[in-house]
Formats: sequence, structure tokens, C-alpha cells
Amino acid sequence: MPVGFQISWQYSMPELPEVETVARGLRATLPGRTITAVKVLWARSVVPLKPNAFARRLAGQTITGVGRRGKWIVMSLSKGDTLLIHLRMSGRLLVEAEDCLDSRHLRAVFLLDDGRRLSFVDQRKFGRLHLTDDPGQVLKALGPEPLSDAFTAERLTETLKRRKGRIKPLLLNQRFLAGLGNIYADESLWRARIHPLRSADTLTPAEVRRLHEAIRAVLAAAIASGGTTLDDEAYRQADGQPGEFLGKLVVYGREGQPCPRCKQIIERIVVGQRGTHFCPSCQPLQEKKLKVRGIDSETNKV
DNA sequence: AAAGCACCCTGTACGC
DNA sequence: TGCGTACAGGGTGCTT
Repeated sequence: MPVGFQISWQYSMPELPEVETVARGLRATLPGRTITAVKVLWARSVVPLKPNAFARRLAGQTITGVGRRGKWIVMSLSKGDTLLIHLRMSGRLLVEAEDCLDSRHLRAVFLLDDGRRLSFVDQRKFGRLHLTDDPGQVLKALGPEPLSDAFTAERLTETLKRRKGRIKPLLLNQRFLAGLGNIYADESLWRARIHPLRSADTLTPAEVRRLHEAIRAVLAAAIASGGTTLDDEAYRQADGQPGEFLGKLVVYGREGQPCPRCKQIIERIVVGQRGTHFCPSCQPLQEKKLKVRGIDSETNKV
């Protein structure tokens, strides 16, 4: 049970920082290992092949690399195949001893040539193991990597001014930007002091710059903390330790508590069918009256 | 283009 | 206490 607030029913919801942490952990142990056999316990976890064909095609392939694109883990294989893994809500990847006890929510197992196994555990069964010889087909739909050099404030400006929708759902749209989920979208908007209901095309240049900086800073800080673990059963770092970003969340799951910047009480609303947390004082929807009197709302100076 | 909803799932909270 | 129902989440696909 996480300390500090009542969200025991929630899960890890792996976003970019959690997926990056998992990918780094796997990269340290999997490359060079050969998959000797595969067992699928929940057929719909594998795609697009049926379980038998999926298992047959993977057996004998050596893992050559582990990367990440957005929320996808990208596992390169020796025969030109790629295993794309999406953890969705509750997926976990564990490297464990071959003879270990099966988790209650085990959905697929990859036996390795060193006496260990890679276990895919997924309580809610939303996660997917996508085996393909053309990963670009899946990944081309994704927007830019927020931490790459390709994601610049200028590029963000260009994209935003052509969008009339609300900013929060846009941040969650993986075609627009790859890797943000509900937690880090809310945290980024708080840091940038932007209301989640603002229309994308109305953001000022200063707001866009703040948003760009906020997204990168929040994601980088979360990666440095090994991600966010909301629940005991959920996402873990490679060494089994929970991510440490939970205590650093400012708005997510903290409705009713004071904003650390201004002490106003944090609110929760629903935006695009997603719970959304923000500070009504730091992230006003209406222009502040101060501005009418000639005070710049960006700098708070006259 | 944008927004809403159903769907896929499960465990937990909550009302009766 | 026990039961049914609502609900959280990411992503896709469909409709308005």
C-alpha cells in the first residue's frame, strides 16, 4: 500500500519512464541469450500469431538487443524478427529461475538457454507480445520521442498550433507524442502551469516552451528515480525494488492535498474519460485578472 | 478534426 | 456478511 494517499486499487500503468527502466534492466541480462522454448498461458496476450505458431517461431532465436520506443519494449531477435512488448495497464517482465513458482497472473514464459526464464505477468490481460519481422509497421504510428533531439520546442509549437483540441488528451495521444500516460501528462501540465482543458492552439509561446521543458524534466526525473510504483503487485525495477517516483508526484492521485507551489487544494476532474489532477490556482483556465491590469501572467511583473 | 463511447480485463470499493 | 455494480487504466475502433 503506497504511503500517503488512498489509491490501493490502482496499478503501475507503465509509461515511458517505467518502460525505459524495464528495458534497461532486460538489456543488462538478455542479449546473447537464446530462447529455447515458449509457453503461452493466455492466447490473446500474443499477436498476431496463434500461440503455437508464436512459440514455434521464437524457439531457437537469440536475443540480440533490447530497446524502447514510446511505451513499447523492442526486443531484437537473431533471425530478423522483433518482439514488441506493450505492458499496457499491468504487464510485468521478470527474469527468474526456470523452476520458480508461476505467478498467479502468468500469461507467457520464455525459457532461456542459461537455466532462467523470462516471464510475462499481466493481471488485467491488456498487455501484448507482438512478434513481427517489420516492427516499423507498428512503430511508425508513434509521434516523436520526448527525450530525443528531434523533440524541440519549435516542433511542439508547430504541432500545437494546428490542433484545436484540449491539451491533456493531446498529450496522451501517442501519435502526437510517444510515451506520456496519465501520470506524467498531469505532472507535466502542473509543472508548466497549464490547465488540462486549454485548447492546444491557444498556448502562448512561453507556455509552449514551459510545456516542452516540463515534459522532458518530468520524464528524466522519473527515469532517474526508476519510475513510479503505485501498487505492491505492480511494476518493479529490474532488481525487484519499487520505483521511487511515487513520493515525488505533485498532483497525480493527490486531490484534496495542498499544491506544494501555492498551497491551493489540488482538484480532480475528468478530461477525455481520464482522471485529471491539477492545481486550480497555478493552472488557471481563465486569464488571470492581473493581466487585465497590465501584469504579465508569464512573469507576474508589470 | 474532435469528442464520446464501447471494448478488452481484473480487483477493489462501495451501496444496499 | 455477501452480493451486485461502478470504476480505474492504455489503446483501438467506431460513431457522431
